Amino acid sequence: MTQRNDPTSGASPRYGRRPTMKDVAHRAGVGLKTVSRVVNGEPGVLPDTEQRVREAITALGFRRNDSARTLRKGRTATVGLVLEDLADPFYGPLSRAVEEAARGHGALLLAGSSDEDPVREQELTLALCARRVDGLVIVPASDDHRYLEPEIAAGVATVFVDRPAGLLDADTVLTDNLAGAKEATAHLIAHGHRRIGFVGDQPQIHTTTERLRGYREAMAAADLPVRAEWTALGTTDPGRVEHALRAMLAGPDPVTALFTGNNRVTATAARLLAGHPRPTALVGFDDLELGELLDPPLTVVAQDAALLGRTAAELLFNRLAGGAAAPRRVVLPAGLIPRGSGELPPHS
Amino acid sequence: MTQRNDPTSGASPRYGRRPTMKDVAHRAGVGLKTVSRVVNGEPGVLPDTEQRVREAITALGFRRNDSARTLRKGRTATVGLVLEDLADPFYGPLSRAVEEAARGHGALLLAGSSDEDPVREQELTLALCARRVDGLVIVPASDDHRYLEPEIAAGVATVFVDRPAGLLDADTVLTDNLAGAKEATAHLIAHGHRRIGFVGDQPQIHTTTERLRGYREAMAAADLPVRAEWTALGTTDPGRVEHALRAMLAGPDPVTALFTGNNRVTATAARLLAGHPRPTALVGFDDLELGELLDPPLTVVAQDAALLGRTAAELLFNRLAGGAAAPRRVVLPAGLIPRGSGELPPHS
DNA sequence: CCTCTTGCAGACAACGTTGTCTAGCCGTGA
DNA sequence: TCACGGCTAGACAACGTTGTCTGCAAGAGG
Repeated sequence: MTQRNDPTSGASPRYGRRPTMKDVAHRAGVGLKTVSRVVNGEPGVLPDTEQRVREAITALGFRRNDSARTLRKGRTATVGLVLEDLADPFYGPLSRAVEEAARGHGALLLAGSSDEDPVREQELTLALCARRVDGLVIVPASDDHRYLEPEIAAGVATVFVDRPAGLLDADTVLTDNLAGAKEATAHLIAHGHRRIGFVGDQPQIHTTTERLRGYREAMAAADLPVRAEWTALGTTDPGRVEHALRAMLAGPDPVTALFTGNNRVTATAARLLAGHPRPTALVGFDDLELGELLDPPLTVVAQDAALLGRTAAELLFNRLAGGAAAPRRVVLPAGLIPRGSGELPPHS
Repeated sequence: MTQRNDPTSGASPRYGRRPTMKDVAHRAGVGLKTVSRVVNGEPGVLPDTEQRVREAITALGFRRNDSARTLRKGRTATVGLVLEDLADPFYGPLSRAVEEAARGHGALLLAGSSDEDPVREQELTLALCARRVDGLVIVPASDDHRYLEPEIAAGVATVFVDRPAGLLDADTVLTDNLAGAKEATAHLIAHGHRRIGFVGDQPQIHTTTERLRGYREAMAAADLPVRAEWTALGTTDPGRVEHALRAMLAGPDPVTALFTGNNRVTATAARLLAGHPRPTALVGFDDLELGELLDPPLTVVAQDAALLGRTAAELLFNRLAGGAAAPRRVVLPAGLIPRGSGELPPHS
């Protein structure tokens, strides 16, 4: 005896099979379409009839199957979100902002982490497309997004956040990483530092290279050389970062200040410097909770992750509503928040 | 001229209408079912037929519509996640753990925030049910989940995390908040404190009351009275928390130590105490990033949010696979991490 | 030569909903 | 009395996929 076709159970709700509009219609003694009308609040149903239908609905525990609805209507009221890591606190406010915007438009959020892996990004994104999300918000991990062309052509509103799309012209929301990194580096220079290290995330990440460029330009603008051993890029694995930091802080000519390229690196650097004998100035990209309570208080270049998400969602829903304008690119500012850790004087 | 039925465009891909298996079949000169077989890697297709189908697929930019598939198969390969706030760093690792488990089973994650609002929780959860998620992971905000009975009866695997379900017997994963809170309070008592304040989240939240209970029991076990003005429950809004804290720290008989009931409250307390003239001991429930770098280093009762999520997902997929065993309840430990802020001696 | 088996492929219904179209009923006005 | 319009309600097809069943051709065995 299968669960789904138990002939003994009649019209009452059977375990494992959900009641459908047909069941409700049968029980209420009305037509299928009338149930649909009641469920969707459409006019043209007498109060009486509606009452009977509602009773049948609650009696059976009916709930509309939105998969079927979706199939029929062509819109899923779902937004896909692809980012690096759901667990990274930086993306929390971003996700939440996208979620809020989605909710405002009656949509839900399908989210996933790429783990900075291009293959995983593509698999995930295409899985979202297969589910026919109405729109996509992507923090890209790959540098070639041509695989999305058919999807975009088919009407999937797509917005890239935090990093630009690769080989594709699409709506994009970025932070001004270059300016932020320049400001951070200039801040350290202004406080007398000449040997400044930069420890960043992996080099294929756009934000990493922009921040590195900002660092380099600020150094160049102050006529300061940048030695090869002063820059280290790689994963944000604490072990890797610690190793890189120790290398810069050791030797006869150690750096006297550090500019760290994202929140993970900054956290590791703060931990290491706290136990380091020589006071070393530090400016981080991205703010950290409680950063202002460290000793010295942490100076950072802060971006507004929630605003990033909100703006992306705005572009997305604009596109869904408006049609096919030219892709837009929005650049949001990042601002230095001087708190002290960037103002330590260079040690000899 | 409508977009969807443009008669001039024939079988080539039209903007806004996605190619279907039918289109692919037509173009490849095969039957519909053959395309289905190729797409799903089913056997029984000759290599060159398959080749023709694959060519048609790439030429048209076909991607299977999983909504339709879902409708036909009855499983959506989707897990719903309802929590308090996607932006709260506490839930980041939890979400990620659920996502990972889902991915391991080929499922995606539909996530949303309840904002601690029972109505919103219910709306969100039922919206997920309408989309026919295979399972639900819920951090409940309400105390009555009977509205989920029909869903669970219909086969939606449901797991409650961090807090128990209300008026419903279901799989649950909890932290041992009582023991954790006792340990925290006892730690403060052991370091000489007699007037200890508890500042917690809203009183309708299970974790809040359990932690409050732990605090009370530890105080009672040490024969210490608990004055009404030493406990304050409410939203985690920093203004509210600061107000409550100031009240406890003022007056002729201020508390000499604080036990804060969750990460948000602890962060606010740490900020306030940093600027407070009188050193005051602090133990927080939930760890905070960089807490070990504060001055004094932050002592906390830590729970493993990722483990919470992983365990919940495990229960969920067990239930999906296994069938209808009795609901299970798993309680995970919370452990004190003494770092210093709980060892400050009481000031007179 | 006929039958049987095997492998490939298509026709068709079904999943649960919504849009369109039509039928019946009532009351109104010529 | 008849035609007509407005209102309620149902029949039916369609959304895009998959499961079942059947058909055809080629090869094996008698």
